[in-house]
Amino acid sequence: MSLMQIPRRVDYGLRAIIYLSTQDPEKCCSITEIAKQQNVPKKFLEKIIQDLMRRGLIRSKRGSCGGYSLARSANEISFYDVIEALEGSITVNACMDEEFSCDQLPRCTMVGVWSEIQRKVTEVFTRTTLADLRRTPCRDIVSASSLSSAA
Amino acid sequence: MSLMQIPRRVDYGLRAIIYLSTQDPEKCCSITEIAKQQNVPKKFLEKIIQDLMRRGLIRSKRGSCGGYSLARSANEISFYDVIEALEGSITVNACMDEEFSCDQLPRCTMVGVWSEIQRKVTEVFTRTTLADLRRTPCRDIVSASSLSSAA
DNA sequence: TAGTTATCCCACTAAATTAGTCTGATTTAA
DNA sequence: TTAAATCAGACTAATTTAGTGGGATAACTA
Repeated sequence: MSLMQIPRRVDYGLRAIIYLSTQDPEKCCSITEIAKQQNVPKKFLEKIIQDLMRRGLIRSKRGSCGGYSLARSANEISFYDVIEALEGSITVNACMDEEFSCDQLPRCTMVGVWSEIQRKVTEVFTRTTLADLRRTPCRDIVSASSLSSAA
Repeated sequence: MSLMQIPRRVDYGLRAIIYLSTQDPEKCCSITEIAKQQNVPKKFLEKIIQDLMRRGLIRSKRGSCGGYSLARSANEISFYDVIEALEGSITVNACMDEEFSCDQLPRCTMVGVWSEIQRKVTEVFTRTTLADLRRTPCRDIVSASSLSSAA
């Protein structure tokens, strides 16, 4: 009963990297710290952060007093970077995927709609960086629950 | 490896109702006919169409020579109507849902991004009707596979 | 009124995805 | 050398999605 929802993995990953963006860039934050602060299962977060590491968004320091910090500055990391690192590309409908492409093409009339959606979503995610969030903590919080009824 | 994808249910439902919109409004199309034409599992489609019925988007005629037709004209049925009938409201992140609302509010900095996405997606879906599809069979088919790499 | 073709209804199974855990090795500061 | 951390990968559990099966009901036709 809720469509097009991003997986929890992505939510957790974003929370974590946003948390890091609010800390001193030199400071290393441990999994334990991030998990506690952001209220996320520790071992699950560990795996998520590994994916962000492999994509070069986060860097780590091992051993005692180790932890994680951003690999580049907050205005150089977009939502899209994080989402794509964790889940791959955005594909509104399976037929938009190169590999599977729609069995109804070229007859399928929906593809224009899917591509329009995909373009808009991708635009917002690539435009929004972690730095933007620091400037505007709560863009328009009121509209959150009233959106479904909006035209 | 594909984010924010609409479920197959919705794709099937849209295909079916779009198919109906291309037929004579007086004609009744059977499940068998629609399933065959649109290449969708018959029994599965049956259930999907029932949901569209309950929401008043489609009407049926029982018995021999029975079948389905649109309950109102094609320009009065939007993508949003169909999607919402099948899956409920669009909720990009769980925290956007009224019932569950984010445990991090008002601190959560992401809610503005989610609401922006949700607003844009909802706008396209409510604006697009079945009649629009008939006019423009393939809006911009070329961009379908090149989108993921677009900025 | 019998037979055929269809919708209607609900329970059920199977497959796939998502979420989360467990175990243990490796690295490093104190 | 010990404690605190990352790193790696297999594993399990829960949830969601996709799809089936069987049978009642309705309407048209002969």
